[in-house]
Amino acid sequence: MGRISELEQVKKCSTTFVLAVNDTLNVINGKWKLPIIGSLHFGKKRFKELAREIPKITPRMLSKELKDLEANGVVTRTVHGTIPVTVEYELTRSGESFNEVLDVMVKWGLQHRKNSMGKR
Amino acid sequence: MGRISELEQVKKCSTTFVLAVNDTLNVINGKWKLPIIGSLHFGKKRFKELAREIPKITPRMLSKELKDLEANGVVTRTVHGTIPVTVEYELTRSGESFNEVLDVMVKWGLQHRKNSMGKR
DNA sequence: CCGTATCCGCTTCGATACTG
DNA sequence: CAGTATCGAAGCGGATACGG
Repeated sequence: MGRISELEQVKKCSTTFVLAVNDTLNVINGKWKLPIIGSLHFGKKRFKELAREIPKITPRMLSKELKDLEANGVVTRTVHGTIPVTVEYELTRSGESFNEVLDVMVKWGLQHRKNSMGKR
Repeated sequence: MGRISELEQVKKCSTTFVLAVNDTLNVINGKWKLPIIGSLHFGKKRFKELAREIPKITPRMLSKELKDLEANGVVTRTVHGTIPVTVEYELTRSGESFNEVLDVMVKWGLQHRKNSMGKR
């Protein structure tokens, strides 16, 4: 394999990785996405249920964040009856597997606290 | 173990985890922290070197983000000579181990793209 | 070389009130 | 019930210029 194609390989790899990380960051972005995902991890929820379970969130924010998450393929939105309307939100498979990311974040955070013991 | 202490256990656990996740999020926050960490992963760097390697970053932002990272115990800052002043930034042990988090983020992002194939 | 200071636009988010 | 509309405060981040 020549030098140029090695470089091309590296470049391709880098941009792919950057894109992948960005996808992950998009799921994390904003104040409320993690709480929402956490809440949905216990099963599908209605709009109002989420609003009740997540302290201090306003309908405006809940609506916006749910739209983002849906656009990012992390939750699905299904409309049910008509009187009155009920809507259910549920994690996709990707959404469910997101706890793997969270686990590692928790793990790093805990280890980091140990490392920083007594240093500040 | 009674019900109340179980609840207390869960609560304690939750808040600890939330704190740990927040620590991790603080390392990710802002436009430039990940690029900086990525750059420092190849070894210690001077201020100007970082500025050169990270496209489009301004001194203001580089300075601010480095301060944040230092305050969070992810990088160390050491001042050297005097004529002219040189400053070196280096990852702490926590900073080095942060690639474990990044790896999982890449992994989830890639898997997520596979899952979303043809669905949008 | 290594930053800091100032100004300023843009986005984010909360509060509140309102619609289908 | 499930959202939307509007307003305003706060803060992030860019551009530029200057200080130790």
